[in-house]
Amino acid sequence: MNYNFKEIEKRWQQYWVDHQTYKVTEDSTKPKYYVLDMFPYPSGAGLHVGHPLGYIASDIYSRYKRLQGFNVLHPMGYDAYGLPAEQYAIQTGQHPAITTEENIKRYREQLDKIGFSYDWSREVRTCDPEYYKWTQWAFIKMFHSYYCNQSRKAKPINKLVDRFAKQGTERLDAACGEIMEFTAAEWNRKSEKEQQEILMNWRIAYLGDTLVNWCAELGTVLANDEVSEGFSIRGGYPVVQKKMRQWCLRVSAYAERLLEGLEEIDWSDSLKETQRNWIGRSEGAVMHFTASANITFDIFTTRADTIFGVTFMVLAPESELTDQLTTDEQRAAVEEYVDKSKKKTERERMADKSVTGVFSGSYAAHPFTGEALPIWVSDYVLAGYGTGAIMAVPAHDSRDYAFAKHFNLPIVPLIEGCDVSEESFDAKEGIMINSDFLNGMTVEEAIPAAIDEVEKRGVGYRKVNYRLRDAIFSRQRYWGEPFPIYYKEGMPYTLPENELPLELPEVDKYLPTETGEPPLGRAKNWTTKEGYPLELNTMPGFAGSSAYYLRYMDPRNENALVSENANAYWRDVDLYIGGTEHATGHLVYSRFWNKFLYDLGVSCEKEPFKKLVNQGMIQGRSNFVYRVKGANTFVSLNLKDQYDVTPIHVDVNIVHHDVLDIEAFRAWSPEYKEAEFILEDGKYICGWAIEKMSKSMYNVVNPDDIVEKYGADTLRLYEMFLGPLEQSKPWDTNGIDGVHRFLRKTWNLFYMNGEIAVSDEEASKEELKAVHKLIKKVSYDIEHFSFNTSVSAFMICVNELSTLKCNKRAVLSDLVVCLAPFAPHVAEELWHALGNEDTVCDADWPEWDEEYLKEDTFPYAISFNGKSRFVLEFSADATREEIEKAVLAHENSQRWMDGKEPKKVIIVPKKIVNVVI
RNA sequence: GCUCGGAUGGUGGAAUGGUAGACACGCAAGACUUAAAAUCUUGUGGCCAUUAAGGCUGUGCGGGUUCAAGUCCCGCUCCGAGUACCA
Repeated sequence: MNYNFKEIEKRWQQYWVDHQTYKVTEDSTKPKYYVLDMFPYPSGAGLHVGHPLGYIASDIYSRYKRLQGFNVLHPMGYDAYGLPAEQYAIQTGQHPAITTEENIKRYREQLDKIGFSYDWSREVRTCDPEYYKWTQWAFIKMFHSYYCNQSRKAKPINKLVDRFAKQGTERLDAACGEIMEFTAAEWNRKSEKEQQEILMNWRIAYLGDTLVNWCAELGTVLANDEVSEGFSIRGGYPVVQKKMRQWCLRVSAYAERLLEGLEEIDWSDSLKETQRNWIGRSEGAVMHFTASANITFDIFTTRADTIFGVTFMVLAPESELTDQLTTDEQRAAVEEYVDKSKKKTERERMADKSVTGVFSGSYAAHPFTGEALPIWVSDYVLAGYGTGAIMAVPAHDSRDYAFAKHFNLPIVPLIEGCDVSEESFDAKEGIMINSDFLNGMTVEEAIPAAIDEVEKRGVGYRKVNYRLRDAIFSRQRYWGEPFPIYYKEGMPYTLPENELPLELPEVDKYLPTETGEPPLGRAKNWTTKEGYPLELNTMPGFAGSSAYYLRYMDPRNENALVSENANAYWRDVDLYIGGTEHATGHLVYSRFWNKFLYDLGVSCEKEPFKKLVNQGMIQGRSNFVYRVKGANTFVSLNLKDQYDVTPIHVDVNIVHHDVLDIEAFRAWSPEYKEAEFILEDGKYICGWAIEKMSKSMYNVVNPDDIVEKYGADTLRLYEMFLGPLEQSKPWDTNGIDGVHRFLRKTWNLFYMNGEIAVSDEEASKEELKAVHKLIKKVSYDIEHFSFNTSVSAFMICVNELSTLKCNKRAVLSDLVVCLAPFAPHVAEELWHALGNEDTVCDADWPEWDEEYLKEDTFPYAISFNGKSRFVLEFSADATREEIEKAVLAHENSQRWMDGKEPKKVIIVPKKIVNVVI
């Protein structure tokens, strides 16, 4: 029997389905292990060879853990709501549910061919009403919660209402939008509508007037992580700032806990750092300034020590203060400036580094000296960070410096010996001068001293500020979760929980209405039973992916997101594998969502993902042919310099080892039917380049084609063999033969002339050594996600066993079990060929015995002053003295020492002898 | 600008401070074959020597620590990723 991978893989995949091999249930007799992949968005293009990389790694790990006796939860599902399906629907009129369903089917077929050990009975889809019921449920909970800073957790909003009725806002410490103060009497006098409006300031899910990233081409707002450099990540359309009333999640309330949580999880340093930067904690002070018209405003600074160097103030153009503080004489100029900066897109603002600004006409009093400081307006100050206003210290901030130089404002240096004639001195070091009571202190001492004084004089307070903003949660789109919200007298109310899910209605078109309302405005009878209008926005992409890992624990539960039992058993994700692109989006929202559910007692762990591994991107490797200009002639790579040529992308599937299949090329496009070729050595050699894998570059490799040609086991091994998991690397099919050859060699250890030929004789020492070396190496490598080197270890082992002509059952049995996580189909087949009745999944991961790994003799590298010169063999039990004596007596040593006495001889247990001369 | 990675043969990549280049691709030579494919064997960093034995050199660049550095420290160059008027 030959290695017939097609037949084997088909048969075993069917067997696993028939026997529900990978179905898991809670089992208190076994330790749990939860391995999760970031579930895919099922796009129309299907999977390319880069997508399964992380899935293969997590599958290997899951299978390994199962063999070690863990009860492994390894589920898969689909992040099914998304823009591409909706845009396709707009173009074609096809319902996004239909295209999504088709794409999911295609994904599933592709995934099934690779032989993953998913428990498909737990599949979830974010667009399934039974699933998004719980997304809506969580939203309702957030609507009815506020965040208490004192107990550092979310609490029911009713408690806040009770408190307002009894004591107003007195001594309240809760996360809120703007600082509000009122008494119980004032609260009780307010109308229902007014009270509801006020509560928005504290709800965790709230309606807020915020500056949003508006993308006109997509017709919707976007979250910060959906925008990069002023363009939308999906589609690459320009994004502008706009003020709109939108649903928001008070993620900022959890900033400190999100930061602290990073300490206890096993993620890469770079990913943690990215999250820390995104949260952006900075310690400083808020200071009150009083402007000429008796208006007080606040600024935030991290450099309270530089208070005596303030020579002017700056407001953000979008800030409400700008309007209030502009004098009549300056109004025209300020309005013109504000208008101009509003029209700029985010992108233009960033590209334009020139200094602009306008004087507001007002002055603010210096809180210590009373000096009048001119108030300017400039777009280098952002409305969305801090208070939207700053105190400018040109001597010690480069942006303030540039502004001061441009508008000729005074610059007062505050640090001894610093030179501010050419540039500002931004470093936080040196001795303070020109600073009244701070003089003589170091900057380090002066910062807290200044804040203490500010607090003592009552002109401000200590404050920790975060860059992390609340998440904008409304999208003006069709294909997303509807909000479980209706409106009464213009105020939002939640639907009762027993009316969930609120299903997405049908619409005639997937476009905004004529009056500019979101697509749900087209839905008929989009009201409650009582006739109240329902919310027209839908939720963003990250809504459905924020708690899916919890749902997998108990996916068919109709009464809860997850039952207490299931959650108490599975707890959290032990290993999460996915791409870095979610570092500031999904992985922040998901952690926030989990912390909120933790406060509610729904999730029993503070952090959802204990360990996280980022797999690298697989890039495409494009091939080129070189067309002679003005002719239908193509010249081979190394001859192209002799001609005037244009490089043209050629489909990588008709190129093998950079040699073009000329007949396939002629058939590829009618244009090339009559093409002529200038060959070298009778071959046409193509050029190549590493580019993103995409259709337009003709470099997409479909895993189906690889499975067809080499089998799933080869694909799995080869994807791992390509290089370290976390590293980005180009796909290059060229090396795949070696891996395929390895599987055939493995097969040939079991079969002789088509017959199974396994011996029950006792294995020799060398045979045992070869396989125990493998067990040790592979165990270590899997634990460390070093799958590429474990594939090498298999090759070495099989080569050794072939050389030894080993066919001993004990040895082959261990080999098969080790191979099972990597190449499950062939492992199952061989496991049965060895006469086992159960599946290889039921086997135990073998343990290695150091006894077999011991060597009788060791080669010692003999070095002179660190340079290796020759190698000597010593027996394992040779003593230091024996080795030293033998080395020094050796004729080669005499040569290298050249008559000199050795100063010392260093013998390292790692088989190095270094003679210092 | 800041933060974090990375740089090793023709290629992908191995190396708890201890014989650099494992393993694989490719290439070359040979065996089998009428022939090709497949398979197997051998060789393969560079330079010098080759009748040998061997020698020199070598992990982006320049220094340092060490008996010993691809690995640790200091200073550069280049490449990649993330982030950015964050006060």
